[in-house]
Amino acid sequence: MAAMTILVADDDKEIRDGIEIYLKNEGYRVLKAADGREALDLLGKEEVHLLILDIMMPNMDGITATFKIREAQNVPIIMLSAKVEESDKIHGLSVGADDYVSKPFQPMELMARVKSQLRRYVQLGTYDGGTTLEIDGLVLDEEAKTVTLEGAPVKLTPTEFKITELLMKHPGRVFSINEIYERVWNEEAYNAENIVAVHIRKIREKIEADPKNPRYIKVVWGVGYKIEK
Amino acid sequence: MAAMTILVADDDKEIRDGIEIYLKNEGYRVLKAADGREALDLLGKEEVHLLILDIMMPNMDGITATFKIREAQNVPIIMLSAKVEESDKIHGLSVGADDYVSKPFQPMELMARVKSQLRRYVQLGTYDGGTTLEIDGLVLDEEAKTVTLEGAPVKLTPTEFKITELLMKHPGRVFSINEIYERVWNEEAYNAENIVAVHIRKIREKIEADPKNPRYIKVVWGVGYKIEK
DNA sequence: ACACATCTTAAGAATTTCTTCATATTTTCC
DNA sequence: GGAAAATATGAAGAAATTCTTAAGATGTGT
Repeated sequence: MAAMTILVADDDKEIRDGIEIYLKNEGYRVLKAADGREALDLLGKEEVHLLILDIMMPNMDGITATFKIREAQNVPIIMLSAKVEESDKIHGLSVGADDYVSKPFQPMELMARVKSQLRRYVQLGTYDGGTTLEIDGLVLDEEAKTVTLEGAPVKLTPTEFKITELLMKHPGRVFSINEIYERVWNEEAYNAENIVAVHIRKIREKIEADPKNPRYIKVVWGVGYKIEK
Repeated sequence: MAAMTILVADDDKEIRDGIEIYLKNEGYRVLKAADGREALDLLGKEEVHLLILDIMMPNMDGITATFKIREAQNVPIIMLSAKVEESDKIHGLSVGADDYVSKPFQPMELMARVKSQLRRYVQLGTYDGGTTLEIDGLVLDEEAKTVTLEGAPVKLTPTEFKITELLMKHPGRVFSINEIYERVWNEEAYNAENIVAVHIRKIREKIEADPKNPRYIKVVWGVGYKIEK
């Protein structure tokens, strides 16, 4: 397998360089960033297979960065933090990070976690490029963020777009309301029923000729919503 | 999504039961084992989606168990340990565990990690539960939550679907009424006879041409129900 | 600061599903 | 064949889930 690329983002240069040494030693290619903004920029230009993000960084902290990254990518993220508080761990994990290591850490522990995450990641293959999805006359362009129905443009709000995108990416699969909420909003679902229901209705108003008998977004009673294959 | 099953192995009964309460509260089905050997036995009989293994257990420790499990399965494993030593963490992770929590732990942290691992497991498709089951013209799609009979769609309610799913997942095996109740409702069976019988009847109405002489769901007098292989 | 679009919250209505109970039928065993 | 146990059925009220409407909150750009 070609060398995996790992992006290390930490404002402390010593830590960046230290981690780099260990990673290179394991045969990985390493990119470095001093803050979240830099990390995002690099991520746009290079193919990265795993990120190690410090939580506290100038410009953009690790949690915000994770949030942004998760909007587009599914790459494994390991968070670093000096804080030992549990609340941070939970926050990091629920925001979309895949693992969490608190400073100071044993380099070998970090290496073990990198391997663990990478093993997972590789097994699936890679992520999906932003193409267009089409289902029975409904076309969604992930790059242009547009939707057309039988050729006619449909104007969806960002949230509506994300929900539609999620459902169209997995046609036929049923998503529970909580799952929709967690994957679109990127946070714990709490009392999400109403919120999701309202958005579903708005989407239906826009893409369904007869919202009472929806052609695309169907409800599976007691389970969730889906778009037919 | 059908309830995920989590296997908790710890030699301390209090910890097992404590974790169980939190997990059930989140809607998971919970199996318990007092040592590694028991855990492996259960794993052979039941479908498990995630394991929480204590490192120090009689008969077979968590690390050995992880090693054995990894020979056959790729299910997420979270390790528990009273030791705080880094060496254990590394050992645990490199042996094949997916995450590590040291005792004493905050229950909420453990829950966050369970969710995180499970989300990953499901999302990466490592989880093969999204397939279809078929028995003699009766097809059940676990992802789409649909059932077809000789190609014609059959509309089942959530409870009916879960019962059918359970029986079809283990064709030929007889499930007692109590077992059906406990696995579908995820709670203690108390006076469950009637309720299960009513649902069985409704399912038969929908999938049996002649409910009097059922082709799929057969009763084993005095024992329970099964679907023929 | 203002106008505009979007998101969230709340509450009741509409719908679907679950449970209960009474009664009927079938099977087993003596 | 008859009694006891187990399962099957029908219908109605209870419960849960989703839908709808509308108003208030939040955010964005000018």
